Amino acid sequence: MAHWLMKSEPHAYSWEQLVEDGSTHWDGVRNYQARNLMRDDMSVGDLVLFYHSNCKPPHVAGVAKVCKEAYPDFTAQDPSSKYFDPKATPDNPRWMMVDIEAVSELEPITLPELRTNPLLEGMPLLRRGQRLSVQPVSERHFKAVCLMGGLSKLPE
DNA sequence: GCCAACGTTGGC
DNA sequence: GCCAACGTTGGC
Repeated sequence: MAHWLMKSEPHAYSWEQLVEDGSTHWDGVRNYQARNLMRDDMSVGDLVLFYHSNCKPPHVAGVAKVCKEAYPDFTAQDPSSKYFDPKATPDNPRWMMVDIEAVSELEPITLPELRTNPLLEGMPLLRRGQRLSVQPVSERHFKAVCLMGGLSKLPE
């Protein structure tokens, strides 16, 4: 099983919203590297750190789980969507999404706090200029973040 | 609001 | 295929 981190701006879609919804389509990813990770490497049951970006301070807000493997992101073919991509067609949907569900709330762990934990050295999120909205996380790093957020053991 | 660090586009 | 121009992300 793999582990991941997925970013969302809380005003666009927040952890609280995911808890309320139970699960959601992770639509709007328009970066090939992130798409390929979702399409090729994500499996149902993988755990996800839900990260709030572009807010003060940025933080990890909870743990989610992949509950549906990658399938075409239909918003790319919807002209009324802000994620519309004229190059996406039924034959070549171009963009993919997964579904995730809320698993466990965490005490928010801020980016500065993450940076102070020596166990997280080398975590991609902490690299300068890291913009990828879907990132792999090692199991070791994943566990360390969960501990910081008050989880004594990893969710099933 | 600034700007570094990208990724994408398109002329050539 | 190169690369300059441009757009976006996201921390600060």
